[in-house]
Formats: sequence, structure tokens, C-alpha cells
Amino acid sequence: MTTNRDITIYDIAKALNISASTVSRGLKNHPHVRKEVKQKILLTASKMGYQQNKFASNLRQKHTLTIGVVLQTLDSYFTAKVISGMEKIANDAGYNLIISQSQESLKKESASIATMFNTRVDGLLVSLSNETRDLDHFNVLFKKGIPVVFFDRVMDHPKCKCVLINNFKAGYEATSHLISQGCKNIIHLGGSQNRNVYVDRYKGYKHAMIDHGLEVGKKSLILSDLNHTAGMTIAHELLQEKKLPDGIFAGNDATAVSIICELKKAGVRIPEDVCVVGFNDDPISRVVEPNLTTIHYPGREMGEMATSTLINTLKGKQSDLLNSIVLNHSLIIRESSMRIK
Amino acid sequence: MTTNRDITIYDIAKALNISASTVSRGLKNHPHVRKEVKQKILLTASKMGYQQNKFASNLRQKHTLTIGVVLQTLDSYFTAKVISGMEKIANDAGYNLIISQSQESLKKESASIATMFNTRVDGLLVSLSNETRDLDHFNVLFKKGIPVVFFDRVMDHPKCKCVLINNFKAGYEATSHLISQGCKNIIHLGGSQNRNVYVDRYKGYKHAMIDHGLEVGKKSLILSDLNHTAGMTIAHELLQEKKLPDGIFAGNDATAVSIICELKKAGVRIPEDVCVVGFNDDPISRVVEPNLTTIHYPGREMGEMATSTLINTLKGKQSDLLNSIVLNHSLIIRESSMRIK
DNA sequence: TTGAAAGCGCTAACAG
DNA sequence: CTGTTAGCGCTTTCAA
Repeated sequence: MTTNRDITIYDIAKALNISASTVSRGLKNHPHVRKEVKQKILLTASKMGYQQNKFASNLRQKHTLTIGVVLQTLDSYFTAKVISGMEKIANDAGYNLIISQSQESLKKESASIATMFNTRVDGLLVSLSNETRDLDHFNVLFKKGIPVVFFDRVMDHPKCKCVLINNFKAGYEATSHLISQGCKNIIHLGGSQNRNVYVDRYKGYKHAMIDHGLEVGKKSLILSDLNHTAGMTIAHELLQEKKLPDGIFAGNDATAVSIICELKKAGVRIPEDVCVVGFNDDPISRVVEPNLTTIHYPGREMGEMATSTLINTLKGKQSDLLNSIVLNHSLIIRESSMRIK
Repeated sequence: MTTNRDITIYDIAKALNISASTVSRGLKNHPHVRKEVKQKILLTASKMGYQQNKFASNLRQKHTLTIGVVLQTLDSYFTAKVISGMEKIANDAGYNLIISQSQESLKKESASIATMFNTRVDGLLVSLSNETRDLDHFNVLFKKGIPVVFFDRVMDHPKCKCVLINNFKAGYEATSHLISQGCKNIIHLGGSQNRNVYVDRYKGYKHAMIDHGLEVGKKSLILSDLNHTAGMTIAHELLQEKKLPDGIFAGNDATAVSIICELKKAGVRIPEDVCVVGFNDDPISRVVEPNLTTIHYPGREMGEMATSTLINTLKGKQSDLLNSIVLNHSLIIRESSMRIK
């Protein structure tokens, strides 16, 4: 009742008095099988409750229909959206996803890559950890020709394709918006400067400032882990200064929200005294008061695009000329930065 | 440079002038191999860059070291935490996770189960969709003896173990708290009554009301999908009535927060006019103003427990007598329900 | 303690 | 269009 042997192509071959190879062909719709035979095969297969043994098949075909995903952490709204998109595309194409978290540690990232390699994933979808400075730990994969697609936190590599947004432009727009609201003394809250996303957002900020004739002082960039705690600490530090900035462009929403809460507690008015802009369009941005102006950032689509790019590469349908896919972002203006109505 | 053939146990057998079976034994630390030989095998294996071919191994051994996860949706803070916990335990034990989303649809849930079955997962971790009324679609698994562990949204079945919290008690506590703050006309916002989590929370609410001599009117239970939109709709409906309830116990935080925002827009004071309690301790509960009183609910631990229970079952280390594991929750009291300081 | 050999279930080259 | 055959890489009896 428990482990009655699985039925194989031989069983159905015997039942039909044909050879196993014909069954194998029929099952995968090979052109060299008569229609009637194919029909019969399909029919008895389902009648007998046949299910293909993927291990035998993989053993022969040397591919696994498995895609590995390595990212910093699962427990954020953005990454959840990304995975959700990946899962959809992958499943539709018959691939399975296996997921691993680097927790922003290079060591864990390397370990995950190694595990994925050993599991013989067909390809990899990666968003780099904050600690990662080079791609040496990917060499095992590159040597074997296993394709890697980076998403969001990317790094240039001749063998890799990327899916991302234009962080420079987004940073530029966020900052320009603050300037348009009359802010002059704007600071930027940045993340790990190993990562394109944070480097580019900062660059965008800087260029916007310069283009509008504003000064970028020494203290204008504050680096942190960009989480709730970091936001609190930074808020307290700012409150120590003689003069508060009149605009804050934060590298993500968590930090922006945390700062808003702390400043409000200290009696600072948002946006009258300080305008704040975040990044990500997390659900909290719509709940904090005042609602947070932020950059919307298509997580699900990013996951979908990265996955279909990888799958196309796997199937040889992707041009090697493709370097990166840039998705559209948008500035969502809400009360936290609206001085002028 | 790309596809130089993988090295196999035969390669290392040849190199050492011993048989492949000995190598196989040595690699997995079989007792019937001389120590020195074992050493040599391990050494040359790593020197030659050997990696085991799991497909060949699985084909023989008939297990896959893969665990399937089926849940409603990935893009919520709670499920992200759960997955995060699962991923940790599974990886540590050498298992891989494959994940699929039911999107609250029975059809998709059934399809996921079927796919998982075909992928021959060793076991399954499942949180049931809102539409699911029975476990018929799990029969293929049960027949084959593939173990299933339910987490959070569970259903009783002689072959399945569950990991969950005491939703009845949590609902009872949440409601009692509202009563202790002077609320008398309390309503409950419930979810799908196919699901234990929502049924039990409602029961807890009802018992608390009755135990405190309060009436549970016909309109005291409002059923919905418990999302942002549902919260808005419900808020507007409530505002149409002549009299607002003085307490709301919502089945989750998203709905509670959405209601708070809408009521506030209409000039209702929280908690003076209406006290609100949510469920889940989502990040938004700490951002909404006033901060939301809610039930904290250990997602990561739930994922960890479910996974280790499954793995122990797989290894035959789990008593069949185990029925369910109940984790502790806690009531987090914040401003949204604090009338008495 | 080791080796020979069979076979897990499937695919594909080759022959017909 | 169909069948024969060999083998993917590993594990595991059985015999030595």
C-alpha cells in the first residue's frame, strides 16, 4: 500500500507490445512516431499512472531543470515580490527554483554558490551581497559554462547579463524633486559602496545637486546598513547638530521611515522643516505619516525578466550581445516631501 | 574549456588502482574500508575536484533530498520569515527547498502538489489556501507514503503533523484586552472560514465576549479577504451605520491598518472612539499612527520547526505519536488600543 | 576488507 | 517509423 513500485516506460511498452524507445519518443512528442501509436502511449501512460523519473532523465541528459537563486535575504517586501515573479516564470517553463540567502555576507554567498554548483543547477539568478567586491567565487560556474544572470545588485562581467533599474536616474530625480520643493541643504543616506545600487543612487544625488548649483558638503553622505536601527541612530546624530538638513534622500524606505518617526518625536515637522524621500515603495511608505515620497521599483517584473533571460540563455535563444535590461522606475510623490501643492 | 567531462568515481578508482565500489564506500565513510585507503580516496577525490552526481545517486537510492513548500503567497512579511527559517534548517541538513504559491486558489494548490509529486520531493511543507476544504488532492502523496507537515494553516489528518499557534487563545486574549480597555461593542474582522486560523480567532473572540457577559450580535463578524482593499471597504461600510463599534479585532494587520487610516480620515479618533487590534506583528503595525496593538507570531521559528519535524520524519526519527507542535504567541499592546495607561 | 557485476529508468545513436 | 543496444554515474548484493 505504501511503496508499490513506480511504473516505468518498460511497463507501458510491455502493455502495448512495443519497445521502450518508442514509448520514450511518444511521451515527448517526437516526430518519428505514428499518431495512433502516440495516442495509445499517452492513453495507457495516464491510465497506468506513469510519471517520468527525472533522475534517470537528468542522468542521461545532463541538465536538471533547476535554477538557483542567491540573494541577500528573503524577508523584505521587495525580495518577496522578486521571488514571486521568478517562481511564476520558472514554473511555467518547467523549471524549479532553489533559493539561498547570503545575509549580506560574502562567506555565505560563496557557500551558496558552491552548494548550487554541487546541486548542478542549470543556471543562477543572483543579487550580490553588500560585502562582495569581486566575482572570483563565481569562477567554478563560469569555467563550466553555467550561466548567471544578476538582478538588482549587479556587477559587470563579460559572461553575465543583468536586470536592473537606472539607479543613477532615480537618485537624480529624487534629489531634483527635493530641490524643486525648495530644499537646499540635502543629505543622502547611502548603503554599501560596493554595490551599484547605492553607488549609483549617490551619484545621481550628487549630480542633481551640482547641476542645480548646490553644494555637496563633506557631511552630505552618511553610510549605514540602511535598516530600522541605522535610521534611528542617524536621526539622533542629526538632532545633535546645530542645524538640521532641510532635505533627506534615503537609500531605502525602512531608513526613511525610521528617520521620520524619530524626527517627529523630537518635534521636527515633516515636510515643513525637513523633506524626506525614500526608495523602494514598500508598504510602510503608504502608512507612515506623512506618507513617504519614494521611488517605485518593479520587483515582480525584475524577477520575471531575470528568469526569462536566464531560461532563454539556457535554451540558446538569447543573444550573447545582450548586456543588461533596464526596467522603468517612477518617482511617487507623497506628503513627506510636498511643500508646494 | 567549457564542458570538460565531470570526473567520476571511476576516474579516481583508476588513479588509485582500486575498484569503483571501494571508492564509493570510502566516500561515504562505509565501515568496511581500511582507514588508509579511505584517506587516500578522500584526498585524491578532492585533488581531482570530484563532485558526486546526485542524479545517479538519487536514481539508485530513490530519494531526492528535496523538500517542497506550498503556501498562499510569498509576498508578505510573515511568509518571507517562514521561508527564511525553512531555508536555514533545510540547507543545514543538506536538503533543498522548492517553493510554489497557491495564490489562495485550490486549483493552483492541487497543481502545485502534482508538480511536487512529479519532481519526487521527499516531503512537503504546506500552508493551505483559503479555498481548500478537504485533503483529497493530497492522496497521491499519502498513498506513496510521502510525509506532509502543515504549518500555520493546517487541517487534521491522521498522517500529517502540524506546526501552528493557538489561534483560539490569541483571539481570546486580543478580545479580552479590548474589553479591559472598556470596549463593549466589539466586532471581529474574519477571513475564510475554511481555515483554522480564522475560525479559531473568531471562536476566541466569541468566547471572550461571552465570558465577559458581552453580546455577540449578528453583525459582529465581518468576513473578507483581509487585505488592504477589504479594509477600506469595511471602514466605509462601518461609517454608514448609525453607530460605530468601540472596538475592532481584525484577523490581520493589513486590514487593521487600512481601517485605521480610513477611520482617521473620517475624523474618528483611535483609540478614544474606537480601539483596534490586529494580528501578525507586521512591520506596518509599528509605523501606523497610533501604533497598532497586535499578536506577535513567530514566523521564522514556525518555518524552522516545520522543517525539522519533516526532516526528522524523513529520517524515521520522529515519533508517529506527534500530532502537532504549538508555538507561543504574544499580545503586543501599543497605542491603538490603549485607553487606560 | 575488497572487487565484479547488475541494474536504477531513461535517452539516443544506429540500424533496419 | 520502430527496435536494439549501450550507457549516463552510482550503489549494492554477492562472492571471494
